Amino acid sequence: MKPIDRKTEIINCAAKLFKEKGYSAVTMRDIAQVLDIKAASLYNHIKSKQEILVLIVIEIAEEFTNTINEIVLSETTTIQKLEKVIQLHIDITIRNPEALACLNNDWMHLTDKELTYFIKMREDYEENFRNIIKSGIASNEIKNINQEVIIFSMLSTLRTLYLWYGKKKGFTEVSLKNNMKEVLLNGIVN
Amino acid sequence: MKPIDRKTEIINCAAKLFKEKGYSAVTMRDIAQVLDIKAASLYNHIKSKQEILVLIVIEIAEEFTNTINEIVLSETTTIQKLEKVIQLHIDITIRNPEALACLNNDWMHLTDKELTYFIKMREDYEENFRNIIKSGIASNEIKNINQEVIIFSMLSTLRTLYLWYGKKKGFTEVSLKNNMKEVLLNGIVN
DNA sequence: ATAGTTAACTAACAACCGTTAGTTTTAATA
DNA sequence: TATTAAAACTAACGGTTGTTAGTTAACTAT
Repeated sequence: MKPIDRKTEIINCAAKLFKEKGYSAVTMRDIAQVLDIKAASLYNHIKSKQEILVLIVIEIAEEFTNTINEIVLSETTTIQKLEKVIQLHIDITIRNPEALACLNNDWMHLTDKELTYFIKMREDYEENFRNIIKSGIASNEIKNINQEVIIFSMLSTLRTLYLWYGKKKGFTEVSLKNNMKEVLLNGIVN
Repeated sequence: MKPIDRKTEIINCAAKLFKEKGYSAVTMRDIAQVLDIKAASLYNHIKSKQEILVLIVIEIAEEFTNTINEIVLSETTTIQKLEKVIQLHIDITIRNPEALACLNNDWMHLTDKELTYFIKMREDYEENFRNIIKSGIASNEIKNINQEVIIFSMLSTLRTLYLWYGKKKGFTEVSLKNNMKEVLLNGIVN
């Protein structure tokens, strides 16, 4: 039905293990064991342990980068842009929580140009987010609170959603989005 | 002036490295090198690499546990309790961001009874937090939004403050607390 | 001065790491 | 059925890991 090839299987399996124990604590033998093969056999499909990490992290990072670029360019209100950002994070979290854990915890184990590339993307992402907040404050849609506190507060919630999604049940995607929007934008106090 | 002993020095140094690269990626030789001694010399002061992790993580975890227990028992409004929780996280973050990074990222490398103990503390902490929110909803101080979303949202922000504190400047502790309270409790929308 | 403690050192260990080379099995195609 | 390509295997490598044993140098107290 869904004939995912072995390479994808390896990457998914690795991502799951990376989420549980972190990149450095996971050995090639660990990954192989889950797939019920020997470690050396992995190298028929992938080039190195590093490559696995790169494939997991960079793809997701690029998706964030591309989508927020679109959001910034879209001609909507600040609030609608923020809602789209919230949706973006929730969508990716639901689709691939393991890769997201990787991106959050193991990006520092990237090397060379991939590390540089990742850091650049992350900085750009935050800069885009910052600009949304800035123009929201300028247009009086957003409270005139310190920008960094707002950015940090929203992003840490959105970035660590993967830790929490899946542990709690009885949630439709829609109600999760609505609840998150309410909490992040309007707070919790009556 | 402050004659911290060698053991403390080792722990602080290790915590800093753990924050940067994660527990598994840091070797005893890495730690030794920073202190300008040989790896074997570390064992005159500590029992094992594991022990270092335990000493870093458990102490902070106990401080969180003890303080939130006090907060729950205090006879104040829900809002005041939540403000105290925010203060607790900010205080510890400012005092020891490295240990906090460790607690967030490396707790899963604890073993045996310390792992069990830690998980128990974390669950208790969240349960205490949950009860504060519950009674706040019951007393109409807090909006009747899904509890888990509220808990997750606040805790992820507070728990990852260490990632952000220190990178941004021009902040007094007081203004940080005020900004965080405003954002987390009342939201960002005008 | 002497004895005792502390904290550094050198040397080494057994286990494990990512990875390579060469070989055999499996499964698809002709 | 024979051929071929994919994907598994065994064996091993050089390096690194946490840690131990035994030794030496430097303070501290008697």
